[in-house]
Amino acid sequence: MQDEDLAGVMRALGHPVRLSIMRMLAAQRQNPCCCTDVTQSLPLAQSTVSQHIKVLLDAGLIERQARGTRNCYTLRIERLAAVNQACGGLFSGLCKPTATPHLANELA
Amino acid sequence: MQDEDLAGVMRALGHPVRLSIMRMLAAQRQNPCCCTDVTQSLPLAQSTVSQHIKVLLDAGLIERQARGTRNCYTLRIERLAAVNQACGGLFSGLCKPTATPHLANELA
DNA sequence: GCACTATATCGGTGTTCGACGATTAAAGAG
DNA sequence: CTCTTTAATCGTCGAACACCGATATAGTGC
Repeated sequence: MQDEDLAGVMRALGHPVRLSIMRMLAAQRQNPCCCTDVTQSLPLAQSTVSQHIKVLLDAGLIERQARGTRNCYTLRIERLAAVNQACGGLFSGLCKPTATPHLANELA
Repeated sequence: MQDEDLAGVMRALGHPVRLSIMRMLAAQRQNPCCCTDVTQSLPLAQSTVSQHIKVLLDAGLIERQARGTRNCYTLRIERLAAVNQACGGLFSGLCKPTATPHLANELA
């Protein structure tokens, strides 16, 4: 995963409202939430929530499924797993005691 | 770790240049980098690099140590470990098959 | 076709970001 | 004390963000 992509995902997750939305979608995995559901649990206008959802969509973290008259959103688990791995790699790389470039390579 | 704090850290890390700076500081842990060192390895003005460093400082991810006429920066490892843990918790919470609120609590 | 619901998008506003050059501040060297 | 180095800060500018209300779009049911 490229730094550019990882940074983009981090920025997408770098807002408390969007973290809340992600957690809510995770909690309601069985019967996915639509935009109205999310809006009703947040003190924000519908248009604002829709924009936050778009940010998460653009970052590839969630996906939309048209379901009748409403759009349901679900987490993209494989993508999240990849991000998780990239984050783990980042932090372990940062925290490793002697992370000189060539050593970093052999451990990557 | 609160969502607000986690989101702040994510946003701080949500820029390719800042990821580069973090990796560079990790690689040069033995003899810490100063602002000039970082500037010389990036195609950016000194003031711009200084501002990126300030963002990382404000997020608590790095710390400054005055060393003679220059300021050296080092990673705050304990903090990074906490962030790593929070990220791991976030992603595992998101990816868990049935992450209802009370179950999420008992696993946190 | 018409009303209704759900939601994406548009336009506007105020704030923050990312970048720069220029200036200031502070420590060392002479 | 002055000169140099280092780096933080200031002022500016355009772009992006966060929020809102209002408008458009699209599917459902009649």
